[in-house]
Amino acid sequence: MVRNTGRPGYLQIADDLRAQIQGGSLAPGTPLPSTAQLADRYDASLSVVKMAVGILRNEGLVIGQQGKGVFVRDADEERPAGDEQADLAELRATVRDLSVRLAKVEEQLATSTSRRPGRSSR
Amino acid sequence: MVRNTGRPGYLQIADDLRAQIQGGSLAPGTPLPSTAQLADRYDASLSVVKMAVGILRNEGLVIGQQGKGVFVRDADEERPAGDEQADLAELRATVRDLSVRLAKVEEQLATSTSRRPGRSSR
DNA sequence: TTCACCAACATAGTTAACCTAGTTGGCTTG
DNA sequence: CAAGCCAACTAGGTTAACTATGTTGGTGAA
Repeated sequence: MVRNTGRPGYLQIADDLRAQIQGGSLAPGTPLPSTAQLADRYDASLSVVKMAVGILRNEGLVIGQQGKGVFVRDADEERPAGDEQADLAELRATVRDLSVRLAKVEEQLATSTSRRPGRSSR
Repeated sequence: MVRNTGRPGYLQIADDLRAQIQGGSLAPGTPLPSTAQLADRYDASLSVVKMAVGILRNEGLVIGQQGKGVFVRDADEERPAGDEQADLAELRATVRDLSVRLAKVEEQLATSTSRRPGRSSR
């Protein structure tokens, strides 16, 4: 599949999947083919497929659920239309605040559970 | 460097570099340390550093020149006006990460305070 | 029936290795 | 001296292997 145009394979696959998503060929809520299937379909290695899916994941077009699959997100929640410019700053501030608070809780929890071995092996 | 907070190393490095760029510590036009230097500084493998740089590259914060280095782009010129796609992607990734981390913390708290650390095996 | 276990499959993260290709600076050779 | 070669850097792309972890369905025992 991945044609030999200077464009890297993982970008070609990401482009193709993105086009399918935005073109409606892959509807929201539906899972992408598995990594192995995509690798087979595009005649690429698992690594490049994982890189391509990682890009879409980073773009928010798609959300991966470990053990289940990678699902197309709803177009509305994935791409808020209109002027979100004003909300961006507030969102960023909120996220920053949450990050700091969560990090503190995590550290507290880590130090308090380090003595007693809770939930380590399987 | 990359602390064991559950957040993947390549995201931690990307976050750190992004913060340095947006904080002015890495001025536009200046090159990032080389891949090898970053790997050494963050005590990470070359692969995760390359993934981290790839994210910033994808976000348009940085541009790589083969054979020379990876350079910080000018924050104003780098992005066509109105293209907050990268901002949104970044925010979404952060929120997703926060959700996962919070869920883990919540479960740790639940299992350590109510039950014995057996953690419902399924 | 119900529970526990297990095998198969899924995403996710990490590492190492190899290759291509551009850049730079020094050294050799004409 | 000047041209060209070459070694040592750089980023970028690809692959393979391994680990961790979550999901699901089947199987067998209580």
